[in-house]
Amino acid sequence: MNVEATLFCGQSFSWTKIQEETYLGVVGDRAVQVRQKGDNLVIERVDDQPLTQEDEAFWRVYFALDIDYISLQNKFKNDDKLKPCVEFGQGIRVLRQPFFETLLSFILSQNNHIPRIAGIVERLRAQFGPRITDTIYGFPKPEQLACLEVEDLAPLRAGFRARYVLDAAKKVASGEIEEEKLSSLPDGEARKLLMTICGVGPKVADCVLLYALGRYRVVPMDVWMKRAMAQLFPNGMPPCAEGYEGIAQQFIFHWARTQKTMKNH
DNA sequence: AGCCAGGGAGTCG
DNA sequence: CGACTCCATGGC
Repeated sequence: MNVEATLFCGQSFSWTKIQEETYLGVVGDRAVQVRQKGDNLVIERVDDQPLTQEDEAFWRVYFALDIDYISLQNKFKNDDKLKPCVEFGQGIRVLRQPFFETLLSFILSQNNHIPRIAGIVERLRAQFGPRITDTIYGFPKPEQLACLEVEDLAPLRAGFRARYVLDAAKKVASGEIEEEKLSSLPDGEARKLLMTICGVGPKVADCVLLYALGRYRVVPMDVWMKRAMAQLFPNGMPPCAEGYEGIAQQFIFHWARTQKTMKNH
């Protein structure tokens, strides 16, 4: 597992690097330090309490430890174009993040860059989330945001996205949008339902499906991905990615985003 | 100063 | 449908 690439390849905005191979993350109401140790990761709670069984189950889901990435990567390497992307991003895993915070994070991501998205998410937690330590706050529940007005979100400096955040919170809090309902629907239908939220278009919906609901066939297409796909896979994802196109996408995205020279096309 | 950032809504044709 | 503008903020 490549912890750093996994945490900073644009699928999550709730981690910070605190020292070499050590990262601080807040997910839901859990704050942990994660360390890369060889090929493995070591997780410690910031309150120095031992991980409970519930914690372990949670992080197992979060890091998708049930998925065999070794064989998945080997499968991807059967394609000559996909192979260098996989080798470049060896050990990247697609996370399975909590639904509501993934939804809000990617609503905030539109026409925005990663460091600033992380900043807004951090202020959102600090302002409205449950206190974990003096300086660390968890992610607020939909109900805690649903009753707010746009002016209340001013300190976040989220700009025009503030009203989108509130619409999402209201629709989730009211049950109009339900994670279980989304899970019961096929990709296309789930996507449509998500897009009834103001501020959720195809790209944001796909990010939620892939990064929160584990829909591994879904491929979110931003400018970088479109560019990379046009250059590498004009006929679509290679057959060896069948069923896991979204995971293949993550390797391609990470590769494309770091190839600054591609900007000249 | 101007451009861009893991887009989407609103409008016009 | 497609194209086009605006959206609010901050970093470079």
